Amino acid sequence: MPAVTLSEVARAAGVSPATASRVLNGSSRTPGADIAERVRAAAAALGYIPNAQAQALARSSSGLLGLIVHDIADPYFSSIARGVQSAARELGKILLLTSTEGTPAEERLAVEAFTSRRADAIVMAGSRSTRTEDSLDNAALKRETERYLANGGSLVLVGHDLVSPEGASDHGSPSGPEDADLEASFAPSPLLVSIPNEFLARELGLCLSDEGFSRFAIVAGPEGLMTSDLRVSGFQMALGEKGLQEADVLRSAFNRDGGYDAGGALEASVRAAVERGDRLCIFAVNDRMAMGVVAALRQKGLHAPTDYAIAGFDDINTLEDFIPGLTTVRLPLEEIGRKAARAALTGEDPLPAAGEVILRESTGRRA
Amino acid sequence: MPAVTLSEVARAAGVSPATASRVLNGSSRTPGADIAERVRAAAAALGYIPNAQAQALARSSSGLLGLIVHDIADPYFSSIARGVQSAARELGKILLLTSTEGTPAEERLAVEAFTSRRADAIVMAGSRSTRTEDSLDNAALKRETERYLANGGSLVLVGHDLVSPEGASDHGSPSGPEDADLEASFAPSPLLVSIPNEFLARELGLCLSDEGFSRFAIVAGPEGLMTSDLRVSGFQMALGEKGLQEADVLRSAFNRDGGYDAGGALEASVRAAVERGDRLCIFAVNDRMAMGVVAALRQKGLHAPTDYAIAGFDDINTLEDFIPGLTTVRLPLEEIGRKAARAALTGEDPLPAAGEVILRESTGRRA
DNA sequence: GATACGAGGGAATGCGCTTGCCAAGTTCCA
DNA sequence: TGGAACTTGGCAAGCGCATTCCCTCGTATC
Repeated sequence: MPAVTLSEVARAAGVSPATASRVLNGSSRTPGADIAERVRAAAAALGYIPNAQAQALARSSSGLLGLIVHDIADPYFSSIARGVQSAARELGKILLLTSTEGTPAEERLAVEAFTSRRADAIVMAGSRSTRTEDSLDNAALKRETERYLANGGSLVLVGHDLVSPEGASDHGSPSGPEDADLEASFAPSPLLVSIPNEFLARELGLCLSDEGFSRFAIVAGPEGLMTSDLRVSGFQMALGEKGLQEADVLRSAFNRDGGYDAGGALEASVRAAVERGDRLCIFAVNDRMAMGVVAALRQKGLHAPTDYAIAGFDDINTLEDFIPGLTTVRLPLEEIGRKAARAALTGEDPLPAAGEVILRESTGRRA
Repeated sequence: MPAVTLSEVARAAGVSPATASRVLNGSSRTPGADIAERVRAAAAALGYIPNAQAQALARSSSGLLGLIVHDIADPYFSSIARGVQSAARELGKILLLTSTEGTPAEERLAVEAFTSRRADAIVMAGSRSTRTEDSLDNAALKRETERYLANGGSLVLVGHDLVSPEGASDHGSPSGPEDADLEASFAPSPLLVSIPNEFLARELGLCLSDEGFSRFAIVAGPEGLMTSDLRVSGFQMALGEKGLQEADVLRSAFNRDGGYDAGGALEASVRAAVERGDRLCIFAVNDRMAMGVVAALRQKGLHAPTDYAIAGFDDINTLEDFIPGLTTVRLPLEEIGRKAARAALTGEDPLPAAGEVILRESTGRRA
C-alpha cells in the first residue's frame, strides 16, 4: 500500500502533475481558483502527503536542521535543544538530533550524516577538547565541517570555535595539497554563539572575593576540556586581580559523579578551614559537578554554607529545588539554543550569549 | 560548489554509475576488487558523500527514526530520548525529533511531518489526554497514525495506547466510507511499550500503607491526563484494599509549578495532621510535582519526613541529589527508550516496562 | 474585427541514486 | 570441446517531485 503520489492526485483531479504541484506547494504561479479547489479536494480525499525526500531532491533544500550535542539527557543540552526546537518550529524546519557522548570522532560522524541528509543548517553545542589525543579527530571534524560549509551548509557553533590543527594555517596542509591555498580565502566559516566562559568565571570570582572569601578551591573537568579550562582561568584571573592566592585545582570527570569524587577529596581541606575558623570556597566549573560535591560533603557531615561555600556554573533548571540554593552563573540556555538555530537558518551573525552571576544561599553567610 | 555526485565519482574512476553505486553503498553485488579499489579511491579523492535524500527516494527507506515527546527539556523525556538515540545509533538510523508541548494537535503535525519524511519508524512518548476538548484532535491524531502505518511505517507508543474516538469502531466511521470496513481488519496497529502506571501506583500505595501511613492526599495533574489518572486510580485502589479511606485529590498542572501550587494548598492539611500528632502522606503523581510540593511546604516551614511524608513517581535522575531523598517508583526511562526504538525498528513486540517502588527518606520515620 | 499580449495549463527534463535486466566474458563439467 | 551455469559491468528505467519552456486560449486595444 504505497503512499499516494502527486500524479495520482493530479489524475484524480483531472489535471497535470505540474498543475497539482503548483497548487499544493506554494509556487509562484497560482492556478485558477476552480482548478485549485479541485486539486485540493482530490488531495484531501486521497490523503496525499508530499514526499519530502523527493521535494528535497528536486528543490535541493531539505528543510532539516541538525543539532549535535554531547548528551541529550544532560539538562544543559536538553535546555538548548528545547530552544533549538522552538526556533525550528517557527521557521518550519524539522530537527535532526545526534547525541555524541562528546567525542570529536562521533561529532564528525554526525556532521557527515547531516551533510548526507543535506541539512540546511547545523547547530553544534558542547565543549571542544584540546587534548593532544583528540587532535587527529579534531582535525577530521574540522575538515568535515569545512566540506559541509563548502557544499552550501550553514553551521553555528555554541560555546567556542572549533580547535584548529596546531600548525595554524600558514603551512600547507599535509593532506589536501592545493585546495587549502585556493579555496581558503573564499571558504565560508561557521558562525559562533560564543559563551563568555572566561569572562563570566572572572565575574564570579570577583563577586566571591567581594563576599569576603579568601581561600578557594576549584573543581574542574579534565585538562584540555575547553569550557572547563576557560572557567578555571577566568576564575584564577579574578583571584589574581584581587591579590589573592591562586586556587588549587582538582580535576575529575565533567559531570555529577566527577564532582562527587572531588567532593570526597576535598573533605580534609574543608575541615582544615573550619578548624581555622575559616571557610573554604569551592568553585565547581559546572552545576552538576557542584551538586556532586555537595552530596559528597554532606555524607561527611559537612554543609554549605555553614562549613564551606560553593558555587557552580550554568544555572541549569534542575537547580531550582536544590538545597542549598546554589550560587552560580546563569546562562540563558534555551535562549542560546533559539539564537543559534535562528542564526543557522537565517545566516545572520548572532550576538554572544549574555550571562550573570547569581548569588544564592550556598555562598551566603554562615547559616 | 555543489556536492560531488556518484556519477562524477564513476567518471573519475572510469566506470559506470551503477558500478560505483554497487561498490560504495552496500549492495549485494560486489564488483571486482581492482575496480572497487579504483572507485573507492576516486570517491575519497573527490570527497564524495552520498545524497541520502536521493538514496531514500530510490530505495524507499529513509534511515530515519522519528521521536515525538512532550518536552525535550523535561528529564523524563530527555532520558527516554537518550535511550532512543543510543538504539538508533546501534541500528544505523538517525533521529528526527519533535517536542510538542503535549497537545495532540502538535503531535498529529509531527506524525505528518515524519510521514512526509518517510521515517522508517516513529516512537511517540508521553501521556494521552482523554479530555473531551481534545477528542477531535485525538481522532485526527489517530487517523494520522493509521495513515502512517498503512503506508508501511512502524509506530511504537510509550506509555499507553492512543485514545480512540468515543463511538468505538463498530459504527461506520463518519469520514472515510469504505476503507474503514475493508482495511480495518488488515490495518497494522502500533506497538506499545506499556508503562504499568496503575499497577505500580497501587504497589506504591500498598507499600506506604504498610509503612503505617493512614491519611493520604494525592497531588495529581489535570483530569483527563491519562498517566495522571491511572496513577491516581491505582493508588486509591491500594488504599481501598487496605481498608483505608480514599485520598483527597488535588489537581494542578502536571509539572513542578503545579506541584508548588498544590503544596501551598496542602499547608493546612499538613498542619492539621501534625497537630493531631499524625502525618499526612502525600503522593504526587510525578517527581517534578513532588519537588514542587516539597519546595512550597518548605517555605511554610514544613519538612519531610518530620512533618509530613511524600512520594513521587518516575525516579528521574534529577532526584539523585534532591533533599529529602524522595520515595518514588523507578521507571527505567533510558531502557524504555531503547526498547521502544528497537521495537519500532525491528518490528518485534516489546515487553512492558518494569518498575519498582523505591523507599527513601521522604517517607521514612519522623526524622 | 484583427493584432498583441498575458495568463494559465501541460509536456518534458532533471534532481542523485538504485536495481532489474541484458550481454559479454569465464569457468567447469560432461 | 561445446555448451550450461555463473560472473560481472553497463544500460536504462524509474523513485516523486519542481520547474522551465511552450502552447493555447481569452481578453484588451485600436
